[in-house]
Amino acid sequence: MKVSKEQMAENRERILDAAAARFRERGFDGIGVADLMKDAGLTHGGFYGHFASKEDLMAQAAARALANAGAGWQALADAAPDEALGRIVRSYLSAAHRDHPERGCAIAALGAEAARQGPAVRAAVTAGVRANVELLAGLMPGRGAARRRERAWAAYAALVGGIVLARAVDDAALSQEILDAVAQATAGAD
Amino acid sequence: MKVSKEQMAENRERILDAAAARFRERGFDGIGVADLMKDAGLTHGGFYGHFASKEDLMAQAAARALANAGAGWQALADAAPDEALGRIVRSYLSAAHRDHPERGCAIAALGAEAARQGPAVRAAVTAGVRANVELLAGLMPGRGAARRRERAWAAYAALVGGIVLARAVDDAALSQEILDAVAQATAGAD
DNA sequence: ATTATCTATAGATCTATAGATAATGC
DNA sequence: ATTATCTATAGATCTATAGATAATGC
Repeated sequence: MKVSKEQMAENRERILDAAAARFRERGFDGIGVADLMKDAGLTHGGFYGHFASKEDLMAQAAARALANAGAGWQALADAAPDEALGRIVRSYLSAAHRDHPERGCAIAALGAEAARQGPAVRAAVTAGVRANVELLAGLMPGRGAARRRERAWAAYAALVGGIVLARAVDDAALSQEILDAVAQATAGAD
Repeated sequence: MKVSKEQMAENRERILDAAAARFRERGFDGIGVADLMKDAGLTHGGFYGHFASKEDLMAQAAARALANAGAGWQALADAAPDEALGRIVRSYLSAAHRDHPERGCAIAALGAEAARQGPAVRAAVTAGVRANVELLAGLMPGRGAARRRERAWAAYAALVGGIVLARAVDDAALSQEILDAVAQATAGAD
C-alpha cells in the first residue's frame, strides 16, 4: 500500500495537524501514537517513517501550534491596526477559545507539560514564545521598546493565566467572570 | 504488618503530601500509584485502603496544595499588611518558585491538566481558586469590592501565566526577563 | 477477631520495532 | 527495485484487585 511522495507529504501534514489538535485537547500524555495515526487515517506502524519519535512529533506540533497563534494575531492586527491589542485580548479571552483548546494557544494548553519535556520540545516552545511576544510588543502602547516589551510579557502572561483559570474552574459564571476581569484589566485601562 | 490507627492516619498524610508534591512536579499522569506509595514508604497494594482511586487522591492533593498556597499568602499578608500584594507577587514570581513546582502553585503546575479531569478534581480546584481570589481581593487597592475582585483576578492570572511562561522557556535570561516584567506590571504601577 | 499492609497478578494501556505487503517511479 | 504503509508483537508501563500476613485493640 505504498503511496506517492506527494501523498506521503500530505499524510505527514495530517499527522502533524492531528497531533497539534489532540495534544492541546488531551495533553502530550493523553493521546498515544496509535490513536493519533488513526485520527490521521493511517495505521500505527507507519508513524516512524514520518517522525523519529513521539517527542519529535511533540516538538513539531508545538512549533506549528505556536506559529498558527502568531499568524492569527498578525491577521487581527492587520485587519484593525488601531485596536489590534483589544481585538487580540477579546479573541484570546473568549468563551470559544476557552472551550476549544484543540484550536487555541499551545502555552495555555501545554505550557506546564512542555516545561517537563526534553530539549526539542523546550526549544520549539521557546522559539514560538519569543516570536509571539515580539509580535505583541510591536502592538503595545508606551514610549520605548523596552517598556513595550515589558507590557507585552505582562499581557501574554495575563492571557495565558486567564484561560488556564477559566478552564480549570467548573462553574460557568465564575469562568466568565475570570475572562471578563482579565480582559478588562489587560485591554481596558492600560 | 498492621499499624495503629494513629500510624495509619500519619501514613495517609504522608501519601497526600507525597502526591501533592509529585503531581505538581511531574503532572497527574507523570507519577503512578506504585511510585507514590514508595515515596511515602509504603507498598502499592495498601493504597486502596486510604483512597478510593487515583482520581480521589488527585482531588485531595489539589485541594491541599491550593490551601497551602492560600495559607502562605495569608502569612505574607499578616507579616506586612501594608505591602502584602507586592510581597506575594515577588514571592510568586521568584526563581525559587519557578524552579520548585513541587512546592508551588497548583494552578501553574496542574491547571491545564485539572481542566481535563473528572468532577472531583474540578470541584477541588474551583473551591481552592475561589478561596484564593477572595484572599487576594482583600489585599487589592481600589474603591469598591467589585473593582478589587476584578483586579484580583487580573493579578492571579498574570502570576499563573508568568510562571507557566517562565518555566516553559529553556533560556535562563529570557525566563528571568519574564518574571521581572510580569512582577513590574502586577505589583508596580497598578 | 479485626484490619492495615504486603505480595502477586489480571487486564489494559503505551512506545517502538520487525517483517510482510503492495504501489510508485526508475 | 525501492519504499510507504500495514500487521503483529515485544517489552515496559499503569490502575485496580485478590488473597496472605501479622499486628492492633476488643
